[in-house]
Amino acid sequence: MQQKTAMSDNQLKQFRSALRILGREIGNQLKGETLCCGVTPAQCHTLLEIDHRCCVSVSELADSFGLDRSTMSRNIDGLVNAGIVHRVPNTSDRRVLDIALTEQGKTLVHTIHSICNESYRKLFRYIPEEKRKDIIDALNLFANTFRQFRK
Amino acid sequence: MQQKTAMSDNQLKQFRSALRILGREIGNQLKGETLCCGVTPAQCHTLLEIDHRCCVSVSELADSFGLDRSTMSRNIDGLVNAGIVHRVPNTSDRRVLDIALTEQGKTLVHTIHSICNESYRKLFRYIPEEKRKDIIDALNLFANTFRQFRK
DNA sequence: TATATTTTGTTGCATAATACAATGGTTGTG
DNA sequence: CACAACCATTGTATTATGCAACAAAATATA
Repeated sequence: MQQKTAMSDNQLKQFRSALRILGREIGNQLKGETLCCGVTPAQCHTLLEIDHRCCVSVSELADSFGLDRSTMSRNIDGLVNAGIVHRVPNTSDRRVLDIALTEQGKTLVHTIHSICNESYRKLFRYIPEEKRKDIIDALNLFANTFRQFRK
Repeated sequence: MQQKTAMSDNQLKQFRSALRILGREIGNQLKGETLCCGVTPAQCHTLLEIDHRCCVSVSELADSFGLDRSTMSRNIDGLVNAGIVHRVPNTSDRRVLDIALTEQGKTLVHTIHSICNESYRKLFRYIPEEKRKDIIDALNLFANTFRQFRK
């Protein structure tokens, strides 16, 4: 007899509380790690996404962050001025500017990944080894479901 | 033979990517749900924390968010002006102002909880029932470890 | 084909959120 | 008591953001 169990209000409330804590901590962590790399949090966020998908347009970036195009355009301005990315006119659609990492940008991304990986590696030491995979799997599933859900 | 397994760079990188997605989505969700309630995201965040712990000082709130006291003071200004919370002089230490919900504030918090619960209830429908508890447990553990870690 | 609509990226303007520094009370300690 | 530490607020500057208006390019439509 399979039951269509809905989540209870208390369950959800408690879960949302944990989610807010997590959201804050993720942001604070990124802020702490990136300020020392000379980029602002928003720039770093953008930068890592540019690295993840290579050669994306401004609109695509804005969409994947749920931000306005103008905001993303300005975030990219900062990265261009810092010599970290450049705008490459797209040959098949001349309205589009693809954003790509410069050599300096690639180096910076590498540094950021190293620093952040180390930070999270330390964090995971506080988590029992047998639970690590559970956390990774659960978080992946939830993040992806969330992303799909918002579309 | 127990092994001291460290997380690999690839594992961490992939995990951090999911974490960034999650962080964004949490923020966007809160933004969407709260703007319609007449409070800004930061105000809502603050408000829910005031509800969670009742009668907290400005400094305590600032600490638990990792924000400057001045920032928190201004966030509270907004809530006070909207008649949602009020500042109550602490009798045992006259430097301190405790922040408490007004009646209107209690009603608003209730509304916000209802709206957000409903939203996450819908989200959980996309997650297989047998995995829901795993997600809740994993997220709780991770969020709490994170919070401890940052102190 | 010519015109209208949509799309892409940018800039002007306004607002929210934030930090740091300085300030005015208040408390606690030597 | 005097001085350091603490609490909250205000002044000032910066970052991040959205909306509206725009120009150029692509697409749709008549």
